[in-house]
Amino acid sequence: MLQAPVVAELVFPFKETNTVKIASFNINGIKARANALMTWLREAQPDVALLQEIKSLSENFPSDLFKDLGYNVAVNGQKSFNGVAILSKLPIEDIVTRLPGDSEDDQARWLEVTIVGNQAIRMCNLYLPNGNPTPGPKYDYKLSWMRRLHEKAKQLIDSEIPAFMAGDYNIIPQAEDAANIGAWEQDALFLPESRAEFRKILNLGFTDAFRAKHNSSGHYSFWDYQAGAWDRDDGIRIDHFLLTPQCADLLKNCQIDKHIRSREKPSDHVPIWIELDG
DNA sequence: ATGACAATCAGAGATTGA
Repeated sequence: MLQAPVVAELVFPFKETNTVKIASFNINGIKARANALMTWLREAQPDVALLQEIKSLSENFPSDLFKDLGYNVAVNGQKSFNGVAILSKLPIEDIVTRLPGDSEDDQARWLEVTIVGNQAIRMCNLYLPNGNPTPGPKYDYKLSWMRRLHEKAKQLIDSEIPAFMAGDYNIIPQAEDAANIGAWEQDALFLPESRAEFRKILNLGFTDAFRAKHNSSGHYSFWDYQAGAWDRDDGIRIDHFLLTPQCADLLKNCQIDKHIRSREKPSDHVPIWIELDG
């Protein structure tokens, strides 16, 4: 009698489909959004969730809620504002909490980790400064932050590894990424200088995952709470996944979970997610 | 030009966001 090969009995810690689902979600406050976030995690079942604007000290982030759902947790928080976190069903390694280039910058906007599934993927979770009002110190901070991001992006490209930088970029890349672009022409999210810095990063060789999979206009990731923006579908696409070539080669899918915006007590952003091979 | 709306910290209303 032939025996089954031993390899067939190995149990792998990832899904049978051999894809990894990674989502990015600006939750606009973990205290106000914990329940909605749990509901979405149970439904969407991301392997990794990159969260922005947790608006919480790291020690006050309710990590146990997510550990109970099977997630490892890494947090880079601060009091009241900003703050990023990563939930991962796969092991989290080599955590970095600062974007290089300015030792004086103490705003919690960066969380970089390695997630090891079939292969290691370097994942950078970012919350890029809004920059309004313009001109002024907040806009200067946004542009200098983007120049630091460009330096980091160059290093990722040079590393030739599967990696991405994802999160709330606070950048409307093109006119077709807004329902009413005229309202944004003087805004830090769409000013030519902002978009030029974004293009400089793309031009290093990054792929905008959403645009790799969708050509049409009318896809948004943010709708303002004010003036009935959601009811009028007056949105903008400002949450992005930028993939290195080695990561873009793994891209299977990219979608925006638009329906989340119509729920009770929603964030003003909705999740965007990718699926990668392996 | 302003506010509209929401979250946080604090315990009222200012600050921040986009």
